[in-house]
Amino acid sequence: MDNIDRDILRELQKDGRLTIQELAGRVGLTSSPCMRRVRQLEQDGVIEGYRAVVNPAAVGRGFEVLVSVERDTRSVAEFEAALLTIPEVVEAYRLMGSPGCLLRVAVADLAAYEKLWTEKLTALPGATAVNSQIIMKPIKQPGGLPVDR
Amino acid sequence: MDNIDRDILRELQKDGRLTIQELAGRVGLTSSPCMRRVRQLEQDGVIEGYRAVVNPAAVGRGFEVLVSVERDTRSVAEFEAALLTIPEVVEAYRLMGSPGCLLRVAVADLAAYEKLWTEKLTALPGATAVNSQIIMKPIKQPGGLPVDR
DNA sequence: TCTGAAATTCATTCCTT
DNA sequence: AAGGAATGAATTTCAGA
Repeated sequence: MDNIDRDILRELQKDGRLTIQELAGRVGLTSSPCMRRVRQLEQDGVIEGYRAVVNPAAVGRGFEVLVSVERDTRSVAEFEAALLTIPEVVEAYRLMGSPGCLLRVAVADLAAYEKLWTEKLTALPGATAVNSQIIMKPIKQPGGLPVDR
Repeated sequence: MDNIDRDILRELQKDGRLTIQELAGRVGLTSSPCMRRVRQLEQDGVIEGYRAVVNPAAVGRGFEVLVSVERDTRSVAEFEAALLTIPEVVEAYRLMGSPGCLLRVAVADLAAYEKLWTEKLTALPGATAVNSQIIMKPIKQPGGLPVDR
């Protein structure tokens, strides 16, 4: 991977629907080599995919909560499999040390969160503590990774 | 916004580079009304943008850390502005209660993190405590919001 | 690996229902 | 609002440097 590839990654992280021609212009190539590079990056798994970024409030997911979950050491796989089945859990990390796990949850409002907490989160297999932190405001949105030249 | 719009959002979150024709087929429309809807969703800010999802390890950002930062109540704006200038901070939230703020940081390795911690994170204006948690493994990646029909 | 041109597919507009 | 046809762009392939 050379600097042009990194330029491509930077541009496509900013706008994933750039046309190959426009992208080619920005990185100083014509469209055929540019397309070959993009396809190669996709094939190599450097570009994992493309997605539309949706406004949470516009789809009734304007209330976001960070949830730290402490759990016993048995049934890690079962615990994580359970997480994957809860669509409101939009992001989840296994951590070293405690808490063992951190989730980002997106729901409509506090009432919806209360329901999720009661019915799903506290019922996670092996969970011993569930601690919720309301997100007041996203300061920086998930998405682009910095790509150094 | 009706069910077709929600279908469109669901599909474009899975694959942001779908052609209008392919998308139209999946949601049961022909391409002209489908394109009108997509443009409308973009204009209304429901679709905030499109981006390529890049493999962190492939661009030297395979070491990720969750950082909770406690800070004094002065200079909130200054603190958050400082966060925006640190490219390694790929995600940041202002929280209610403590910790006041949570960051996700992406760097190459532990040594790079140690340097960032020393030079940038502990130097954040108003920060009174910086607590780091290494991410062992992402269980669920950030990206798609659930869109109910 | 790039360029440039040719063939194909797609996006977009306009008009009708 | 949606469908269908027409046009202009973009993607994609391929031969040659």
